[in-house]
Amino acid sequence: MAGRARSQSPRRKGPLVRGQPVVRRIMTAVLEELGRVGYAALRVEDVALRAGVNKTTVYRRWPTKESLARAALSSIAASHGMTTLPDTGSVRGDLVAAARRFATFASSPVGQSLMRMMAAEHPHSELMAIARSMRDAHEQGPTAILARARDRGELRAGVEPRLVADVLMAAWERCLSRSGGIDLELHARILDVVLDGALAPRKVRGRR
Amino acid sequence: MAGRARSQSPRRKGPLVRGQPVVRRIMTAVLEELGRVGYAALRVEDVALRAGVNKTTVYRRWPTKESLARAALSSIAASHGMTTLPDTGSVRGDLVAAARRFATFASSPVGQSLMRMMAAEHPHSELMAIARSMRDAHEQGPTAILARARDRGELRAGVEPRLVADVLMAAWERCLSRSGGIDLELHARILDVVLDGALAPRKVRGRR
DNA sequence: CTACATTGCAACCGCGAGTTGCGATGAGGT
DNA sequence: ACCTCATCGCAACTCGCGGTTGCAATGTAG
Repeated sequence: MAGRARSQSPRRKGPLVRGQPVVRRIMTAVLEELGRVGYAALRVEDVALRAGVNKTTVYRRWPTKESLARAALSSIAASHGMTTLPDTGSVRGDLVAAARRFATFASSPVGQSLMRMMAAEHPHSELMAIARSMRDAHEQGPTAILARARDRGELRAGVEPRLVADVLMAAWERCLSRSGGIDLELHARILDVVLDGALAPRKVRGRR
Repeated sequence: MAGRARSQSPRRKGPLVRGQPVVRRIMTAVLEELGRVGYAALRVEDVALRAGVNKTTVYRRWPTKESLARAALSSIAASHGMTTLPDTGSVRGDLVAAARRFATFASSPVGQSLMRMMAAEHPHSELMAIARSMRDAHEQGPTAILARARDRGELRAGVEPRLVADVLMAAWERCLSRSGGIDLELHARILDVVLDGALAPRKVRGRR
């Protein structure tokens, strides 16, 4: 009950975007907006505006705002497929490289918005599932590096690669969410602590 | 233009709550709702309903939903003042105690909702400021424990208490946000890694 | 040139945040 | 007991945004 006599507006914007290009432009726009204002303040109309597309067109492909955000995140997940493992010769060097790789991603607008969503919704939200899977994907790198080191006998007995990778990633994530920026020197110091431990080398230390 | 002839409804709820009790009931209601549905899905009307108070009354004291949530979080921050430091005799024992204390708080509804907000909004949001301050407050415990250990010479040279505490808290936070529950045994293993390090004791590294 | 799929457009619904005007209530002072 | 004033309940309202709808306009395949 809305259609009225069109006053024949011959069109403002360029020659009308269609098909696959529309998808690309919308996905890009979503990621940009997501990095700019976060998920909660994400407005579909702004996304459409930035993509040079009408709001209706967005809703025709993604029925809800959540599905829209999910699609955008998935699209970036695909393009960020884990490349080959760094191999600098030492465990420390490999992990420093992994840290650099992670920091690069996490400081990008996309990474920012992703991290922001991590604890935003309910822990069992659908939105969380993909975010979590991406985090796990990024954790594969450090885990693999440490597993390789364990196989070479370079790890302390009983130490699980997965656990150590978890601790490292957690610390990196936190220093990112705290300052927003990336401090590779700080990452290195965290790495030193986790690898070498905090306790002074002593005689009969109670533990171990 | 809204007042109409009151059909003299003699009142439904109890004898009308007033003054300071209203504040308490609203704060409690906010925390409960916050733990139930999170900040994004928080509805002021539901808060009012749960507090047995009218929506208008809520808005009269806190002009926006954000200020309401902030007030509730602040109120809980005050009541969770850091008590005395644990003193079990060993650094490890103290930190285990600190972990238990933190886990207790973080697994409560209030703690849950707080952690959920940590990355929800913009890193420079006002809502973040208080959440961050609470996190820092909880970090004071481990930091103090480690500082005490450093003064006794139990820490490796060059290791900063603050940094180690940061790593520990980050790891704890993460394993909480991952599973939702608390696994003290897992906390202990994380503690072992951070204190003793991951690398195997080798020649050059005068370990143990 | 015709048929079909896609997009633009404008109006519309629903819901929750935030506002307003007034009546109703209760506590303290006389 | 009575008056006063601050506080609260209530209902109706505005506004912004998520999501929907019906049709005109446009581009493309055949």
